[in-house]
Amino acid sequence: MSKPEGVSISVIKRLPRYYRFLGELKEQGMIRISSKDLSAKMGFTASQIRQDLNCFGGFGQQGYGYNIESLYEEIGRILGVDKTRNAILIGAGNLGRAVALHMSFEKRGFNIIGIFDKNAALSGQMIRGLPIRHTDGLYDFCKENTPVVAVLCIPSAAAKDLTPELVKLGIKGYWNFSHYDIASDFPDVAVENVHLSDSLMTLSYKISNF
Amino acid sequence: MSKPEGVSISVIKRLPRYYRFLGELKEQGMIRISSKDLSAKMGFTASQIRQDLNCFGGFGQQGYGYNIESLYEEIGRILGVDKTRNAILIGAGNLGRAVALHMSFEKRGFNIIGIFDKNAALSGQMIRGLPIRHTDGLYDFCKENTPVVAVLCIPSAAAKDLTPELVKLGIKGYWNFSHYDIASDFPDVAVENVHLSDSLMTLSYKISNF
DNA sequence: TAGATTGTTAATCGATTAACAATC
DNA sequence: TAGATTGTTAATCGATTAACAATC
Repeated sequence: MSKPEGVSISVIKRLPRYYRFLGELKEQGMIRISSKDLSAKMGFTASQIRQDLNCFGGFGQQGYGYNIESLYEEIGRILGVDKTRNAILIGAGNLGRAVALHMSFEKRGFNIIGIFDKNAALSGQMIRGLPIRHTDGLYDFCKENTPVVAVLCIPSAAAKDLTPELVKLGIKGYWNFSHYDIASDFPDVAVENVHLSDSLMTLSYKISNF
Repeated sequence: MSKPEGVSISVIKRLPRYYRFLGELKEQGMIRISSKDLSAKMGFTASQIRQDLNCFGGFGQQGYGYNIESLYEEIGRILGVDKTRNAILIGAGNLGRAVALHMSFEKRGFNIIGIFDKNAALSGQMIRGLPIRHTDGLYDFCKENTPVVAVLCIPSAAAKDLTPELVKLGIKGYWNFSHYDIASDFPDVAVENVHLSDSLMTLSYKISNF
């Protein structure tokens, strides 16, 4: 029930939100919910909720609604957050540090096993219980530990330089905070971009025009 | 030419990308570009580029294309990054610090004038040349300095508690890193959400299914 | 059984792409 | 002028919403 060939990116982007709301409802001890009630809480239409969920399977029951706990589990499985994938983080500047310290990687299916920075002065410093390693050691580290995900908290130019090597080393997923467009050079890896400055400019627009 | 009643959010979200690419082309010393050539570089269709730009005005010239410098300026104006809006940052944890230090607020129309945290132990510590202030001083600070934007690097619960006061104090724009849904409680302010954990889960999905 | 609510098909709406006349 | 390329209208495509029969 989670082999979804043609699920659109619009649907996928809503899944984390479902997961989050269902998690909260579960915490609150609720057992079941209808698409109608969920729509009121989440701000999607009931129709959209049913459509979205039915991309992956019939998780509900007529006349009853959805069981919160099992739907939560299902969506977690669809998202893959029940897996554990080894990941490395590259760039231990302000952003890299914050991402390393702030994100609950484990809750989302990731396990940070190495942190790298090209600034040798940082080498050995500890973040999150892990030593910062120099990027020179990346090759050996990957050969030994076979991480499959990289979190890129480095500038575009560095990302562009490094990515071909990372791809060669078998890194299949990229959480990319740079503006380097990985996907267009390497169409076969999974990329999720976080463009904070784009988001800030979008806010600027909204303030100007709303 | 930048009074756009019905420009869709899809178009708006692409503007920062145009701005970024045009900035690079300008740096490279290029003078003009056609929608066709720009489409090759950016990965949008030429048609979409022309449609998007024409939401705001006719910036091109038949038979010639677009002047890069002036289009860059125009889009900057549309985005409002030529303005300077006073902003406060709330939450000086890992994320707040990184955002304060990492983002070029000035280049995007913002000026950070105050940093706040409810943890009194941090008070007085300097970030970016600004002292961390205790949130108790928020009211007086806002009355005196009238910031119009808040960057929220605090947990949902804190955001939910604080936002009504911020709205009352005249804050009109919110760069929201929390999961608290400001827009549904306060439909009249501008909100741009950054949901990093949603993004990470989307990556998880992509890795599982691409 | 009757009421509720799903899963799913059909209708609508919006966004993207294609086409082309206008014009530099 | 001829060639290039826009601005804009029309066609297509995809996503959202509405409707309803199936069924718990």
